[in-house]
Amino acid sequence: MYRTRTCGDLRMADEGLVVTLAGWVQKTRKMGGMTFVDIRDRYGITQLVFNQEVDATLCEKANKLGREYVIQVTGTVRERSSKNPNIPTGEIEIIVSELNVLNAAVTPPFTIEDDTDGGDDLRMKYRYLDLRRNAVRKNLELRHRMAFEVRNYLDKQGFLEVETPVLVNSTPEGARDFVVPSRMNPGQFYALPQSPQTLKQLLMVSGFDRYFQIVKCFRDEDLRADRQPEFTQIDCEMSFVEQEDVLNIFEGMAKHLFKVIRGIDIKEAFPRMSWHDAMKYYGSDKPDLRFDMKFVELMDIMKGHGFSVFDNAAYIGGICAEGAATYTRKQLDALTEFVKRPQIGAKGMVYARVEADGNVKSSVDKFYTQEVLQQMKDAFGAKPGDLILILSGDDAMKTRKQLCELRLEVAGQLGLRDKNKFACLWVIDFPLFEWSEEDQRFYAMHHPFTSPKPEDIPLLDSDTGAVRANAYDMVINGVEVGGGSIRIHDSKLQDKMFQLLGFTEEKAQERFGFLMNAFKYGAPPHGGLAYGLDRWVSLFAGLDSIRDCIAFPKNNSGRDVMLDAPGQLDDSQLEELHLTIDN
RNA sequence: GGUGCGUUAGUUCAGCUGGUUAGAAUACAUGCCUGUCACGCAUGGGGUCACGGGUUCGAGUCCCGUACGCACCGCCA
Repeated sequence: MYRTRTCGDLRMADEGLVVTLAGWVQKTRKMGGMTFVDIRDRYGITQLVFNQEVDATLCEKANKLGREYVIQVTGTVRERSSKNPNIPTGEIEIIVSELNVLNAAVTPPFTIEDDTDGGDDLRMKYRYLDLRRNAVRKNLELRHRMAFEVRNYLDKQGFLEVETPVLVNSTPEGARDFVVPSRMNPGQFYALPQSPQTLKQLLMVSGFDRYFQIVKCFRDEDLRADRQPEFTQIDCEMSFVEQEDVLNIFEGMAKHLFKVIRGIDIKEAFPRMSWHDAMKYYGSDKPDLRFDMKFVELMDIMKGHGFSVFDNAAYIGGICAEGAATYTRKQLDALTEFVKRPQIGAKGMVYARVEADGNVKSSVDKFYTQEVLQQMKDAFGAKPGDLILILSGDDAMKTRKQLCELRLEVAGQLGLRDKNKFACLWVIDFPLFEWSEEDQRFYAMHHPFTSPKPEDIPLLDSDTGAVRANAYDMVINGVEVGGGSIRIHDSKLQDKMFQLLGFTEEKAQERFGFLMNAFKYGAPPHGGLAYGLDRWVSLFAGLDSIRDCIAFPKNNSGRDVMLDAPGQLDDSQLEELHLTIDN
């Protein structure tokens, strides 16, 4: 037996026990005649003691141990004469009688400590060492507990976990596919699923009325801190449900996770906001509602007073930052620079302070009377000490997005984006279609199987862009943690959708014939939702990036720097796959 | 496809307006130290200043390009 206990569980109550531990050398402290060694496993750290006077040979052996050596020790648990209150095992230590080096180790490229000296790049290259660190290990433990609780909740609700294939067909819309050449079918390719969307709909046709799967999905698009090429979804689908049923089940799951994982008991229903309102008041389909700072539109008040920037604008809107009138000129200039960055693209920013006497002092005073500025102040409901920030532009949608960035930036500066505070929200009533200027055609905003709202079906031909979908996203703290829709189960309506999306009948049959044929054999009304597990975990762990809740993530360029993947194939492999590389 | 920032010791970084032998901390090694736990003290080794080109009497420092990393825009139904 390699060990009788772990390095994290010995306490005062175990005093006098003879135990065997195995683990890695965290650190050795040589004090002359005696040596302390911290031994670590994933459960914790325990102090080992070696004394020259008791056993000189053993002590000498301990002095030769290096960082990260794998050792096994046997000894007696004893109360420490000087205790360490910082670790759970800090009241005891092991008087070692036997030391066995199971494996030596070279010095790691960075220290295996909570506050490591390693940079991100190096940590990824030696990810197996990085995973020894508490900080990263805890994230994976959290991920495990969350996945476990998801299964627990869904099982109790009667959901069945069904695995769907990873080698499927390419889909014409949506993200780029990762593809896999088929050796047995020359010139043909599998695609890795962007989501098991159509497969889970087929499971509904099969009668599995409550399905879920914790499943890897793949999208070959550029990466971000919150986007990996392979990511994990909690994918769900239900039959004989309306939107309200789906929202209830998955709001319940969210509440369950908040309760058992974070100890937060959310009693009230999650607020709901239409996509239209989200865009109007927050300039985003995933507003962060940990703070208010709603947009106020100022076209009526601010236009026509001789300030040409505003007079020519298609949109003028602002936010009110409570108590931020103390912002210095330097801070305001920095904010102006922030919105003028090419990524945001505003031309400038107008600000106005509400002074102690209620007067408004703005950066465009020469164009506006105090009376107009007071009207503006009242539109925000601003109080003395508040700061009003205004953007304008000739494209209303773009300007709202810029104002959204400004809102988030200012809130961050004011400390309103607390990682331990959570604001959950359903965004509902998404548009069914999105117009692409570039391609001069409509695309499905969610996906082509999303059902229009029944009352909007008459608009499909007359006012296509105005049709709303039975689609919904869950947003927490400005992060889209999941989304879904009620699907089309009527093959005639599905035909109509494909037609509006510009598919010929042949193309639709070629790509989605399997689904449309299946629907002819009795498809139940159905709908579902997919949560992003990585985003949920990083939200609960308070991470800025989803990478640290994934054991082996890819870097910005989609590379695994540890495996050095992707790599090249041998000529023989290429030949088998009927591929040639075009240099 | 684009924008910004970065690349100097094993590691994290400093290095000003171009000018002696490129520094600090930490890690590592050696020695001392019997209650440390961020131990302490002393000594020591350790550098293709990412790569290529240019400007200059002289480049870690300025300019151009390339590669790589990070963040972001486009993209992500």
